[in-house]
This record gives sequence, structure tokens and C-alpha cells, in this order.
Amino acid sequence: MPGDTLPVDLNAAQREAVKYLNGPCLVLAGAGSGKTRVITQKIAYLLRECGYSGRHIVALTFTNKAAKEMSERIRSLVDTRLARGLTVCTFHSLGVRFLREEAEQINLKPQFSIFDATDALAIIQELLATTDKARLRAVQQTISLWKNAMLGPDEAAQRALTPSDEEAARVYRSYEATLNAYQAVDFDDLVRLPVRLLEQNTAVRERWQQRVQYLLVDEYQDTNECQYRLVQLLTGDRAQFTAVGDDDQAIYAWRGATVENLAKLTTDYANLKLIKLEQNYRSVQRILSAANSVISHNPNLFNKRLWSEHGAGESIGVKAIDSDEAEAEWVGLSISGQRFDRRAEWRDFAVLYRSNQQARVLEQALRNLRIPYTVSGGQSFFDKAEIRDVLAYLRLLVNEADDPSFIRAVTTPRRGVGQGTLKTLGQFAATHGISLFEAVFQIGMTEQLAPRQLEPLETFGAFINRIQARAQKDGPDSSAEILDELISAIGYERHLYDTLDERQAQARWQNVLDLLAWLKRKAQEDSLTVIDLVQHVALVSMLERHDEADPDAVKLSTLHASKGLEYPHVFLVGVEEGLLPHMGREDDEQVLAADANMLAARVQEERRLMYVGITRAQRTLTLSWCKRRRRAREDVVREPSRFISEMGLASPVDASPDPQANYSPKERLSALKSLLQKT
DNA sequence: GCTGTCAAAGTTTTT
DNA sequence: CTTTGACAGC
Repeated sequence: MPGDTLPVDLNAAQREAVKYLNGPCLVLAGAGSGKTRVITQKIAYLLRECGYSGRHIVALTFTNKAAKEMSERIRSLVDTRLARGLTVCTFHSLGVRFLREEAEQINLKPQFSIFDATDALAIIQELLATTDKARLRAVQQTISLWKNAMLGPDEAAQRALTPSDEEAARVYRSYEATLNAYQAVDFDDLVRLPVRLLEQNTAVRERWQQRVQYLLVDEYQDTNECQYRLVQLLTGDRAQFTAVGDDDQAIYAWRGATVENLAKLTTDYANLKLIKLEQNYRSVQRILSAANSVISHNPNLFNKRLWSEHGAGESIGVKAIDSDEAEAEWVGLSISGQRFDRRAEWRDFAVLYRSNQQARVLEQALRNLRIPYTVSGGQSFFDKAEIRDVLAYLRLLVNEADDPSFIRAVTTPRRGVGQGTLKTLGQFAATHGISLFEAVFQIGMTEQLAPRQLEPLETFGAFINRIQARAQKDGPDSSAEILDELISAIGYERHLYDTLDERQAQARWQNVLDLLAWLKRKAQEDSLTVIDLVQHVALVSMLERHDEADPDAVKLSTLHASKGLEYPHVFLVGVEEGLLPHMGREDDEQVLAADANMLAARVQEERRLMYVGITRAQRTLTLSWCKRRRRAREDVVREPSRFISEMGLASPVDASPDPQANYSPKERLSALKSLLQKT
């Protein structure tokens, strides 16, 4: 009888969510209520007892990390053979797969480039011909929101009310044309283009609906309009899917996500099954009470209240400190001391913060105290110059039409190609409707370039062609060789040591080596060709790399990147007005002050972020805020966050910083003990 | 025209 | 501390 082999460690609500297969199902899962367990168990149930083949099940997540973790948990539950063909990936990865297969239907080469936010911004900058960074970001954001709402340039232009939006709509049109010329798509397109094709093409739609017989979606509250449509289109009339989400943890409204998608399910699907998970298995009661108390200041779609069978736990600490440096040091000393007192491991501690920049001081302090740590969040690694340099070569190999990568590769290292040459080449390419790379081989016939300018171009073109031929001739097994050959042929290491001082060159070369090692491992593990690798790398951040390097380390993470994770002991730092809730810069702040609705929405989202932070903690939670914080080059005076008082803490809050002693004698003693123990 | 050197400035959150 | 912007030699 189906269901009898379900593990007994599921509660009634979880069991119901796993076994419900009569159509669409929405699971409202509070923080720590075992939502991942429900998804993984449900997939196991579908595979083992309902005769579903892995090829017909798709589970979607928002981050690669979540996908990886989920995939591993499923594989530990069921036989490898049963899980064969199972798809567990992000919306964007599924989009890449879809577009690779269906590329020709929409006039796209399967080797299309994927442009990240930085690439996209560079295009917009060129189109707008301005260096006003705020304006550029605003236009980019506007275009992105239009895309996620499935509005094309024409519709956007029609709906534009302000001159600013009209300009953005014009840029949008050229931006699309540019991407098309480069055979490139941006992140938003990875979901939008599949949706558009599925809507327009019945045959494609039916093929995919045949393929996706059961769909599961994690973090459903973070879906945008486009992603909602994708779920609808993939599941069709059968509507066999399970969406798991928590409206209180919606923290991506700024990138187009809309919590209303939760409510929309209840109206779009009359037969929607709604299941609430309210029992929390993660945290002690004090932490849950604080979380409940904070979030009760928000209006919400669905009422739920977390409870747990764990004890009350220790009281929540609130520390006021003089400066951000002192805060970082205090956190380090506290962790050091507590690790000793509690006989805990480094990995039991996490330090969470609102913005990436806060990581700097913390890293500095932890380094000084010899505390091992890993930083997660921020795609900074792939934004580093040396990484973008190397990837430009790879992207060009895969897609010759990728002009930005051509420009970057051909000018790094310097090989005598500069602004003037590129301008001539660009004009030639534009009038002939070809890519810069193609233009290299044709411009020689004309007399537009001096031999001095032409020669390095032709050498470069021949070089790329040579590697390209190798990449195409040899199969996926030789990905690693090709990478090595490419890098040594470029002479990138020497370039680094030539242009930088020893220390910097070494650090950057190490980054390149790390990237190569990671790429090679990836290529081997999943037997990927160079094309697969390049498309994969655009979507992934390198969190995995750090996790494996040093498993016993304190975790530093942004609040956003911490979602879905849990730690025994959590330090939440910088809990200050202006930072959490974040209010942007002064000009931004004034815009907000003028619009009460916008301000309220902002504060509510920040409050959910606070809620996410609090609910990461299993046993203890410590908050801190600074009276002064260094921002840019000046100190800013700060007030404690409203969220601290909203937590309804019983004990009086330490609200005034004590300039004399930021460390209590006990804290000092513990820290010292810990240090002594080490030496 | 190409390239390197010097100075300034800059930071929400991410697929 | 690290990435962009302007300027002056080669």
C-alpha cells in the first residue's frame, strides 16, 4: 500500500503534503518547518511508489547551492537508478537547457552567450552614453522589471509615463537588438524567452508538458510574474505541481518577485490544496517568539505562528558598541570565547549582515584573531578583473559574435590593439552587419587599417581559430587540456607579473588557478564540453569551493545568502536604522520619504529580512549595533534598529554603548582561555 | 595611436 | 583596498 514506507519522522501536515497528488498543492512552510524534507520526501515518494520516472520530475530552486543540496539529499534517499534523469536545478539553469534545445526556433545559436549584470550594464552604458552610475542602474533595473513582467519594448514604450521611462524604453529596444547581434541573452531572458516560446508554439509546449509530469518549486514566494507563467506553462491543465513557500520570507521584491504569486495560486486554481507547516524543528522558543514578534508588525497574506518543542533557550543578546571595528573584534572574541565555553566548533557560528561591505571589517578582525572563516554571498569572485579576463577568452571561443568578450580578450594582455583600431574595426563590422571577430578576417582586404594595426589583429584571430578548432575536434574529455593550453598560450601569468607588483600578481594568479581547477573538476564530474562549461559558469557562484576548502570555519554571510541555512549560534551585526532597515543613500532616502507606500513596502521587506536572519539561529542569537559606523571615508552616527524593540525582548536592552569597556570581564576571560588553549 | 602612471572615488540585497 | 578616470610619454 503506497505510503507505508514513508519515514515515520514526518508530522501529519508534512505527510499530507508529501502524499497529496490530486492536482496543485501549495505548502505554506514557516522557517525551519522542514520544507526541504517535504520536497525531497515527495520526490522519493513519486519515484518509489507512484511509478514516476526521474525524467518526468523537475524540482526548481532559486540558488545553485539549494539545488545541489536538494539533489544530494534525494540521492541519499533513493536508489541511484531510480533517480536517473531527475532534474533538480534553478529556474535559470532550466532556462539554459531549454534554450539550448530550442534555440533554432527563436533564431538563436545553441552556443549563445549569457550576459551577467555587469555585461548588461556595459551595453546600457554605451547606448545611453552617460557615466551617471545611478541613472545606468535605474535604467537597467527598469528594463529588468519590464522583462520579468513579460513586457516587450513596444509595450514598455506605450506604458511609459515619465520622460525617464520613455528613455528607458528606447534603450530597451536597442539593448534587445544589441544582445541579438551578439547572440547573447541576459539572466531575465533565461526565463522570459522559454515562456514566450511555450506560449507561442503549441508543439513545443506539448513536448515539454509531456516531459514534465510533476513539478516542485521551492521558495515559491520569490517567483516573479515570468516564473509563475513558466510553472503554469510547464504543468498545463493537469497542474500536477507542489509549490512550497513562506510569504514572511519574501526578500526579493526588488528584483521583480511578487508575494502575490502565492495568493494568485489560490484564485487561479480552484482545486488548490493548501497545507500549512507551523511546527518548527530548528530553534528554541525564545528565538521563535522574537521572530514571531518582529514579523507581526507586517501585514501578511496567510496567518501562521511558529512553535517548537525545543526548550525556551538562552535569552537573546543585544550589544551596543562604539564602532564597526570594535563590533567586529567583539564578535570575534565572543565566538572564540563561546567556542571554548560551549565546547563548540567554529562551524557552529555564523555572522550575518545586511551588506557585503560589512564583511571586510569582520574578515580583518577574524584574521587578526586567527579564527578560520569562510565568506559566502556576493558574486564578487566572478567580478574580479582576472576572472573576467580569462572567461572572456572562453566565451569568445564558444561564441565568436560575443563582441564584448572579443574586445576584452583582444586587449588583455596588451598586444597593440587600442581604441583607434577597435573603432575602425567596429565601423567596418557595423556597416557589413558582422561581428568584430569576423571583421578581423575581412578588413584586411580594405585599406582602412595600417599594417601596424592589422598585424596583431590577424595574429589574434588565427590564435583563437586554432584553439577553437581543437575544441570542436576533441570531445568533452579534453576540456581540461584545452583550458591549460589556452591559458599558457595567452601568457596570462607573465602578463600579471609584468603589470602588477609581486604580491598582487600572485594573488590574482592564484584566483585564476582556482578558477581553472574548479572548471576542470566541473568538466570532469559532469563531463561537460567547453560550451557547457561557459554557459554553466555564468550562473554559478563559487560558494562550493570555499565550503570544501575549510569545513570547520565560522561562516560570514549576507542575510540574503543565508536563507535556507541554519546555525547553532548566530551573530546578527549592524542592526541599525538605515542599515537594517536599509535606506539607501540620502537622495534615495528623500524619494522614499516622499512616498509613504514605497517606504512602507521597503520597511516591510527589510523586516522580512530581519525575520530570515533571526530564524537562522538554532540555539543562541546575538544582535549588535554600532553607534558610529565608517561609511566611505566618514563616520556616520547610528541609532539602534526599530526591529530590536519589535522583538519584544523581556530583558532590558543594552541600548547605550559603554565607551570604557566594550568587553565584559567574563567575555575577556573566555576569549583569553580560548587563545591560551590554542598555543 | 597605444600604454602605463597617477589620483580619486566608491558600496544593498543576486540568478 | 580595489577599481575607474584623466593625462603624459613612447
